[in-house]
Amino acid sequence: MGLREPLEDVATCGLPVALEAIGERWSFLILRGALNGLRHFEEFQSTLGIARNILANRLGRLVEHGILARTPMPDDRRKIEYRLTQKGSELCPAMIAMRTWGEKWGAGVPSTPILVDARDEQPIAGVAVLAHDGRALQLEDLCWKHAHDIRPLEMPVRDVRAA
Amino acid sequence: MGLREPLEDVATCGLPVALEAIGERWSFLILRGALNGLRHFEEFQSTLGIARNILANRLGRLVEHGILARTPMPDDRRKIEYRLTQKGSELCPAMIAMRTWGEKWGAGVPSTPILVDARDEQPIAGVAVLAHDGRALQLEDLCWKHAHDIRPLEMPVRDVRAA
DNA sequence: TCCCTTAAGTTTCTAGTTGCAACTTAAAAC
DNA sequence: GTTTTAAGTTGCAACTAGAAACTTAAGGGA
Repeated sequence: MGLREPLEDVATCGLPVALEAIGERWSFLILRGALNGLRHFEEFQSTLGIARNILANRLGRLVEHGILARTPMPDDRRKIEYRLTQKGSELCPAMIAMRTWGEKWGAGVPSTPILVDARDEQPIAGVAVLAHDGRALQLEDLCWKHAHDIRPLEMPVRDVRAA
Repeated sequence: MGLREPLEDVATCGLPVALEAIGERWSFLILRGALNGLRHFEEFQSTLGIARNILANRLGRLVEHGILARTPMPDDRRKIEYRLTQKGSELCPAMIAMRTWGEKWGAGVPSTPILVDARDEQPIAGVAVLAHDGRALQLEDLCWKHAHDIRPLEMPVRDVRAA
């Protein structure tokens, strides 16, 4: 809304795209609510304590971005169901990463409930960056590289760039 | 849908803590800049195109939260160096998760620079939630559990978030 | 030394955003 | 056909972001 400078223009990377979609105040918490089973306007409103106009605005925005799907319930047309789309669900790792960070560094946050592995009901270890072969990478194992400097791994190493 | 948290606990979690620290406009992009090697006020300002007063405010806030460290350079006391702390660096997975999502769902965003594994210089695969034994978990493998309902497996499993 | 430049902020003022509370609308219930 | 409920709107005060000019303090140079 309004004529704010679009965040996309600031840098070329996926982060501004993500922030454009969910970077506004409340959007993340609405998303978390959706992940935890909230489906209707009044549920979000009373659970999060968000103002109604802001909630309407954010829900609309998330729907516009394809993160939530908006469907009137067949049995009661007044009720609107907001559900996470696939696109929305895939924000889950980002959310868990933020939450995990907040739990670790926040002062005395009671981490209940805890996110556990459904198979053995043990707490998750956290969120990690994975290499192309599936290894978990530490921050020290990472570096930035410009796209044109990256050589495909499984291809014959041949420099096709002009000599 | 395995991932459903009891509604009464929606407000108590690390996510609001994280949002308090880095949920404001620009904070995430400043952090990304820091990760990409920006160190000084003018660098952030010219690279991001952020207004100076807002930048000053956000840098101050990030310093207050212990995410950035503020140090005047010894050789030129005018120059202030902003560096990620350990706490700040650990936001990296969250940032990468958001960025990866934005790259996947944004309209053909050419991300540069690209995050690569330092060992083989190949692009990372993405971000995943890890089980206590290091397996990467899918969203369907996750569920919520109250702390007091969790049985230690053999030895009490150390929670990395509390470490 | 005095003046010029640079780095990192402040200040000012305008425009846009958030939040509360009251109001509307449309579908269901009684 | 009046009331209730769900999902919004509207109006208005308080707050926050943004652009540009201004300040402060440290370095440099003649």
